[in-house]
Amino acid sequence: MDARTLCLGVLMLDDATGYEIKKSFEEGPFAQFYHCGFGSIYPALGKLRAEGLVTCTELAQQGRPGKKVYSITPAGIDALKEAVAQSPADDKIRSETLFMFFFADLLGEARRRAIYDGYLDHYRGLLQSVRELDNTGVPRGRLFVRGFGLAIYEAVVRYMEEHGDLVLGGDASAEPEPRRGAAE
Amino acid sequence: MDARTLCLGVLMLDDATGYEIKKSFEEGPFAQFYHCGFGSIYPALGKLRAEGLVTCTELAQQGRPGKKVYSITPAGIDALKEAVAQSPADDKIRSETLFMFFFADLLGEARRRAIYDGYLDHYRGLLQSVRELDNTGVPRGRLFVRGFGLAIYEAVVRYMEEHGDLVLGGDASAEPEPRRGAAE
DNA sequence: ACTTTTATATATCAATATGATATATATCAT
DNA sequence: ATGATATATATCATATTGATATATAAAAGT
Repeated sequence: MDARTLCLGVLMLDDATGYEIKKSFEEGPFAQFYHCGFGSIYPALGKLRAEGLVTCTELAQQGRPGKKVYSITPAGIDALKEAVAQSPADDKIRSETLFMFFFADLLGEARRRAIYDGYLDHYRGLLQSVRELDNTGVPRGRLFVRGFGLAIYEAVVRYMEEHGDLVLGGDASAEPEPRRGAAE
Repeated sequence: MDARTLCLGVLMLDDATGYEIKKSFEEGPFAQFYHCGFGSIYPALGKLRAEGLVTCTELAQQGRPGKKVYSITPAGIDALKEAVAQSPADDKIRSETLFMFFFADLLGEARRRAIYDGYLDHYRGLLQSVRELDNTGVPRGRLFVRGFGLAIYEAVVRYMEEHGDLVLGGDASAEPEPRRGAAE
């Protein structure tokens, strides 16, 4: 899934500037399952415009750089329909925190606790923000995705609360687990 | 977190070829929370070797291209320790499937069901493969990560089984939810 | 018997994405 | 006043992705 399709998705909900599209991937409805930065968004909007899939209205502002408000066109809606009908790729997750917990035995106790606390706080915050959303009038597909995120966040918080001892104890390794490689 | 650190992590468990490192991110213990392809792994191994963080032993094989078996060095272990002590970046998730479900109202009923079934089957398979793992002698940090993955997979399967109706029903949109933009 | 697919194994490459940085200004809090 | 945060666009070096090329063996299908 490329940045062009992602931008079309955001613009399907409402007209937006590049800045606002970025916010959709940081705080908005897409933040739960995708990420996209300026370096992808601005080139994507340029291509979409050249392809006639979006239009752009430039609004001059006092002092600030002019807003460029993008709108999806009927051709853009068709392109989005086509894109979402493709076979989806497998989910891709990148969690530096889980990588660190995997190697918890290389870390000091204080560091393990700091990472644990930060991670748990982060997911508690995400959980709360989804719980505070108003679901009235939201289409079923979006409700499904919203509930999906909620279920994941709840599972993360519950698991961390119940099993934190595995990474917080004074000795992170149950057994030394020697390497099998040439180093022996 | 760059590919060099990821390769060091895999080599911390055991010596491996580039091919085997890739498998770690597809089926092995890292598959749950990270992904890394050949295009990242081979250049990373080259750099690690030049930096003295890994060594390489070439084993000629009958017919097939020679295996290059990499081992982490003491300097490599230090570099890994330093890397896992850094502040972790936020988790990044890319789910094309959830993007599609978000726009379920743009899809036909058969297509929605096909995507739903494929996704649920995929997570049931992941769940089963983690459940079949033997946990005896596994260090606590790795148990934590393994259990974390298990908790997520269980939450996904349970949520999908209980709320599939939101994307499987004949009419995917509760209300039409008109766009607010310039198209009106 | 023949063909296709899967698995082992390395490697490169074009296209894309990431993360940081630069530029400007307004607003809000200290 | 000073600094931090928010709005807004844009670029750039570096890193990643996904596909492709090269070889061979083994397994599975026809």
